[in-house]
Amino acid sequence: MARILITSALPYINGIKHLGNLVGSQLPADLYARYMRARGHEVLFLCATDEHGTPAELAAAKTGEPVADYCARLHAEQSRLAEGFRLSFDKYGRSSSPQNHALTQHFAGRLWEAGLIEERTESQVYSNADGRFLPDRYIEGTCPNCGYERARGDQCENCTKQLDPTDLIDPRSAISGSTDLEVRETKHLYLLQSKMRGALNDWIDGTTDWPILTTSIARKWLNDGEGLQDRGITRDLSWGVPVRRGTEPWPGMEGKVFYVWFDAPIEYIACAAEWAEEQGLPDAAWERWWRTERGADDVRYVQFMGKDNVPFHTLSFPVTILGSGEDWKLVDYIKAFNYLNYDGGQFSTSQGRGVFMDQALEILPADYWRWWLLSHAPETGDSEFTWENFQSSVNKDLADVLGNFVSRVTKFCRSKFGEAVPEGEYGAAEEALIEDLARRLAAYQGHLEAIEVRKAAAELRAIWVAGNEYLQAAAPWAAFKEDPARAAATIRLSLNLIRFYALISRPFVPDAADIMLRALRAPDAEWPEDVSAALRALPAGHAFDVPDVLFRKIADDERAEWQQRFSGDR
RNA sequence: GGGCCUGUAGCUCAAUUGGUUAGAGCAGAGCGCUCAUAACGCUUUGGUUGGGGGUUCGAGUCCCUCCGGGCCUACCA
Repeated sequence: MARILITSALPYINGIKHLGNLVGSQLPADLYARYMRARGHEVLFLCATDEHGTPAELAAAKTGEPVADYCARLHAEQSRLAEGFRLSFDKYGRSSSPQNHALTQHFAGRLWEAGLIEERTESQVYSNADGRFLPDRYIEGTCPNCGYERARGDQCENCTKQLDPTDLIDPRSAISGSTDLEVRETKHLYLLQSKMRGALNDWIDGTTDWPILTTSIARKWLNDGEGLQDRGITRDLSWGVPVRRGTEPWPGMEGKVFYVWFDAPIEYIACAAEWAEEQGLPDAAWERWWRTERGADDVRYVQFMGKDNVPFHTLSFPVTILGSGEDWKLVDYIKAFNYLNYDGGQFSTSQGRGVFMDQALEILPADYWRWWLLSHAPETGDSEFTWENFQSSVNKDLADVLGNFVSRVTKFCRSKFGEAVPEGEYGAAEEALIEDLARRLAAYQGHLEAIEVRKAAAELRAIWVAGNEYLQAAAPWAAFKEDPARAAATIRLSLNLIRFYALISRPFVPDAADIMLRALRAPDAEWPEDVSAALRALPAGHAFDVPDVLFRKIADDERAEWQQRFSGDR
């Protein structure tokens, strides 16, 4: 039995996430966590809301709430939706937790002692009307290059030229529109990532099986231009982790907080501490996952994220971990995903374009979305959600291939043999099927272990299809007339097959799997290590219930209505 | 501008890393079955692998070039 630490990228707090966010990290991470648990491994699966930064402050200001209240409310909302999608986190934490405050300050202190943090004084734009420093992209003005009037301080969207905020003509605050701006000096801490460049390079070069998407992004940042740049890790904000050196004050940094990208990955660790506290466990319980000298050397740590998060997970966070000089666990495998597009364009939070997590669950149960999203996960390139594709996948894969199999078998049995598993000896057809399933199961397991999500889904579907092929060839409805014993054997195997399907499908469609197991009155849910034994688990005479329709079909007019409803302006 | 990824059947995707005749699912066509959610099974149509050039005994795969799509480019997270 192995120990596997799994983290999903932290969703940002300012609103409800769309299906693209979901499929980019949390959902595949859940698939992997569920599978690994099912195989008997010890899993700690963590996620949390990422709550600091300017956007959170602005979102709170917009609703008129104190930012702490706003974050608490949205954390509760995201938690509820995570449960709705059956995301099986051991802990869904918060980057604003006391544990993360302490740990973030601890790392900063260690990095300072190691000479990896430097104080730098720089000039930034301050807005008197807003009473705050403005990040570059929150300053708007006329582009000196092309004359576009709504250019942002970091880049002009019109001519794509990169800008400095002081380049802008007639600059104004993007928050209030105020032109009462001034350039002020302010002191910030920089993480000297450049000093760790060699170590990071070696580390990345030492990985052999990481996705190209992950390593190519890391290499680009390591080698682009003058190489890896140092990064400012503090901000002039009120909401965040106050800057301290461990437990000591940091002279000259009063009133400043750590940059959200410094404290967010540290929350992966702090979240484990939150988990331990919630479980009433001592610190040793989480440290054995994170401190290599306390057991974490045996842990395999896998991170899931969208491609936009890769630089922070391959570079900044490892600098924090390695630079601390302490024995923290470093990630073993990074699975990165591309983007999911929506019906010919991008999902857009601001325009309300696409389907958001809350809306998805209002329309259909979690399993429908889980299946479609996972079987179309954007692994090799960006992928696209269309309603036609969603409808056809759900109707065909879930309703026809899997759901209908359960119906036809249980209903046939009820009408011919009653609601209990019939007697019957397995013959050549059954043995051939078992052999085929064993081969396919091995392939399915291989794909899941390699986190090849789409390939795993395709193989699972093929396993469902194999049941229909077998049943069609065995034709118990015909055999029943001349050779009822043969028909009984076919049905006995088919009922066992439903149980088998429930067990192996559970990581993808947990609710349907539970319904199937409940209907079969088969509460034990051990992974079918031995296919032949698994298909004999339900003995003759074992009573079962005919379940309701497992998956309903999506009708054309519904699909058309949803297509219209989610086209924009939520 | 620079870098990376990508382009394969009407649609969504594969192709053991250069090796027989490029494969699946959906959609389409035909046949079978009647247990089942008008479900299932079998057979089948469909491709100059974006265009052009090159390397090689052999290219979807490697190189060059052009065209299209996407992402990143470090103070949004």
